[in-house]
Amino acid sequence: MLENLPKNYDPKDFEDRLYSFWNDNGYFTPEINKDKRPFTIMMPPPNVTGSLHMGHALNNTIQDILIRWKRMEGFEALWLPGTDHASISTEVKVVEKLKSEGRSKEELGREAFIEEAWEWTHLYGGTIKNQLKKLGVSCDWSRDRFTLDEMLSNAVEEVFIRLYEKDLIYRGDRIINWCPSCHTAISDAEVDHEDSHGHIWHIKYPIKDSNEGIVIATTRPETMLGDLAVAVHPDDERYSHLVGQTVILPLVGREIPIIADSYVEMDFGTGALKITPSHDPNDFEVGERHKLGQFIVIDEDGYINENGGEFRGLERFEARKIVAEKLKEEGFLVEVKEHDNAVGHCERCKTIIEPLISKQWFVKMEPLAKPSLEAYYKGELNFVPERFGKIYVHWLENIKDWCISRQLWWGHRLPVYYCDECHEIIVSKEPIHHCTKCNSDNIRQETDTLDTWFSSALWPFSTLGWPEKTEDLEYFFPTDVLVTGYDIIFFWVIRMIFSSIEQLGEVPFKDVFLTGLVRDSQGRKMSKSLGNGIDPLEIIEQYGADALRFTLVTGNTPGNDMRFYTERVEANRNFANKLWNATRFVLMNLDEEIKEPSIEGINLEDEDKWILGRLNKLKKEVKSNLDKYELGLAAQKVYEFIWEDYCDWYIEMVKSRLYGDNKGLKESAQNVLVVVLKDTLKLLHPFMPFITEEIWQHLPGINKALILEDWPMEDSSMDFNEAEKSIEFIKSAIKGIRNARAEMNIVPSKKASLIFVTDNEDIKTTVEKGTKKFMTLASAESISFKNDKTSLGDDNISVVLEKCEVFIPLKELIDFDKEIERLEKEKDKYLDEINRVDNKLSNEGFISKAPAKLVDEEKAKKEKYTDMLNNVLERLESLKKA
RNA sequence: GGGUGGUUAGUUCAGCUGGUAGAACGCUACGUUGACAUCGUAGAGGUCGUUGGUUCGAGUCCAAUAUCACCCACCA
Repeated sequence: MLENLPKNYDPKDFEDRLYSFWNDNGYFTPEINKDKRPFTIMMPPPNVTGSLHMGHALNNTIQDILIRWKRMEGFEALWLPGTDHASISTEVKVVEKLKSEGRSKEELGREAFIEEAWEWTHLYGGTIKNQLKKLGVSCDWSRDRFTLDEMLSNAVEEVFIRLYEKDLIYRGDRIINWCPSCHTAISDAEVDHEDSHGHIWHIKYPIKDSNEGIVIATTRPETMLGDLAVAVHPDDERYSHLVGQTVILPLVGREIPIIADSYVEMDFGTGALKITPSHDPNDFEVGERHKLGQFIVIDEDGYINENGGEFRGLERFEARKIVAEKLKEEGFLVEVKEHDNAVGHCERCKTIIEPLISKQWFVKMEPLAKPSLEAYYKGELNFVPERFGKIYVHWLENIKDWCISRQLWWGHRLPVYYCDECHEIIVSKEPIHHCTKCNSDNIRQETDTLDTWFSSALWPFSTLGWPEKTEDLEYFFPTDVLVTGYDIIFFWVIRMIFSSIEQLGEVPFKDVFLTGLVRDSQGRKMSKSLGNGIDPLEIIEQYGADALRFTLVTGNTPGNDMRFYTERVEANRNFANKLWNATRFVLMNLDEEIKEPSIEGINLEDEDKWILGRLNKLKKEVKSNLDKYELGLAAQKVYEFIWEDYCDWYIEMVKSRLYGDNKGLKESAQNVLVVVLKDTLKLLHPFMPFITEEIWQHLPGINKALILEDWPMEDSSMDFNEAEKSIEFIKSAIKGIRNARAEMNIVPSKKASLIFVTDNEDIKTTVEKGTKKFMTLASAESISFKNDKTSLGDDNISVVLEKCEVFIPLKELIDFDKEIERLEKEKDKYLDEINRVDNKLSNEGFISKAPAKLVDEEKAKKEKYTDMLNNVLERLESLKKA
């Protein structure tokens, strides 16, 4: 066994091997077993052509921890992986690729373009899956899904048709966000608003048959070409006499009315607002109210169209400049001011959005939002952390209809057919060749595809075969928890919830665990353009997946952003190395005849009971933390247990037994060492799956893989209070002795005689039992006892403990000043403590209102510290006399 | 204009239901004892952004304020 564990931990030796071992044996694939409970997580599908970044690494690590833990707890744990076709972003990439080859989407035509996109998908798709495997994700690859799979596409069409038939999907001419670069409509959620420096122009519109004019304010003078009215507030006395009159639009000469509408803010700008229904969402609504009609002046490429008269053909920002200049020349421009406002940008390509009137498909949101809100209020949804619930509510309460049609080719084509004879609209999964109404064969299919989030919204059930009543769907749905970044609550989380409620009548998951963003060490968002992204694969290559996983899950808290420090990965790699070497130690000192290590029928020493008690407490706490999604706290506790309790203390305390010649003591130590290590590996496994599995398989008495083991449960028979107390006393005595010796610059290797001065029998017994420990851990040469210290001379170091004092005689001349200095420090420490306790105890309110237990504790502390202080004072007095 | 989060050791962050402030990294001193120098032992370092309030007691609850970050939003 031992020869298989090299001296240094090198994850590259086994991570890939173990991943294949698990995966090839089908350990990631659950069975449909009605006698066991399922636990399901749907992996947020990464973009099929994407590559792994730290955000993926973070949320997949969290999912893997949860799924491995639940699997060990005995659930049939399904973690379903997959990828997303990511319509717009993939299409943009393929278009770019074509462009670099001197080709274009248009010249290729739809079918050939989709071929190209599939090729691209096959070429770059799947790399992210291999990258995920490096991380150790235990997801069920036999159920791997892709949003454009036949099964999932079927679900998409089914939902579309159902919603259409319920009048929850409609088609209409509405003002939408148009990206002139991607050449498609996008939804509100896909628009990023960024503050930008700009100007506000005050323009005077002359009033017909009058010398008067009305001054309007605008940030987009070029849109005046499409003005259909000037609006003022109904209560605005400055303008009330003008309402109903006509204005002559400068430059173009068109006549438009002055209307009153309460949308106008009287105290902003001039209080008069130009209305351009075709190019501004608010103006659109005003236009609807006043039946102004439409007048489109900007086309889908962002150029002024034929309605723009002499400005026709100008690019929109060029037009802005020229229109403004022209207005100035002709004397209509009153003033130009600096002005900041939020401008909408395409989330994908950063182009400034152009609001346009366009015929698009929409999902009617209000009827869908309502049940989603109710589900939340009924407590069917639980956000971790809770505060995201508010964001969910706010969005749903202010929701607008969802524009789902995209003028793209890569994606799910709408199952919609138009009859050009009778203008019937037919929705159908099957291709339609004859109109169902007039039987004409003058039929064409809608060319638009669906928003990529339309298919992702169905992910929790489309992946399980819905609308078919599959066994998978029956058993694994609804899922248990969704783990994703808070940045896609609006895009994805909410849409999954309302889709699931609408189609299946229940929420798709109960818990929503939201992770923060992983930032660079300076707190900046990692991005390609900044070039500050840290590649998870490089980190894995250098430090191993376990170290990366541990880093991502500790030291941060759900929903909060974290900074990524390579130094932390290094520290966690060191932790893995520590565990590795602790195991080597255990195996090195394990007798061959111990085949099935166990603590059954074994005489446990105090230190054994102590470590078993600590382990038991750890099991309890880890379980409690995991139940509350406090993964970082759980991981931290396992870390501390291994490094401090197990390595620094237990192993050190047990060495004298292992090296000694008492066979019984030796064997019991060997058994306890292995038993504790095994349970610890189980507890650590979800966090560090590779190293724990590797070590596990080198231990004796193993009959199955760690990944399949049972989760260790708390056992109250493993609490040993007395033993714990004695070991804690011994620990504090050893620390005190080491401390004093270090302060006095006594070389650690130099052995010392220890004289314990105490009249407390329990302490005497404890110390006697712990003699070996003092020998090895406190470099003791001998141990003796005295009932009082009167006979002891001055050339000693004195270590004050509770109910006990330890004297260390010095062979050389003691540096009295230094010892006095050290004891003075001790004295101050106890004085501070006593002072603090006194303050509390002399507080009438504390005595009467604090719990009695607490008051007693404080009284006991006072007694203890006073006692210790007195010892220090006596010692000081004695030294000062000498 | 609304809303949320952060502000705790030199740095990055934990700190669950209020009861003597923790970790990691870094730093200082010492140490090649037969698991580990990817290590060990000991140590230094914090009036928990500010001001009030509730309480016997507040990093922890409440209010205000400063500052940074983010999200939402139709003031042209």
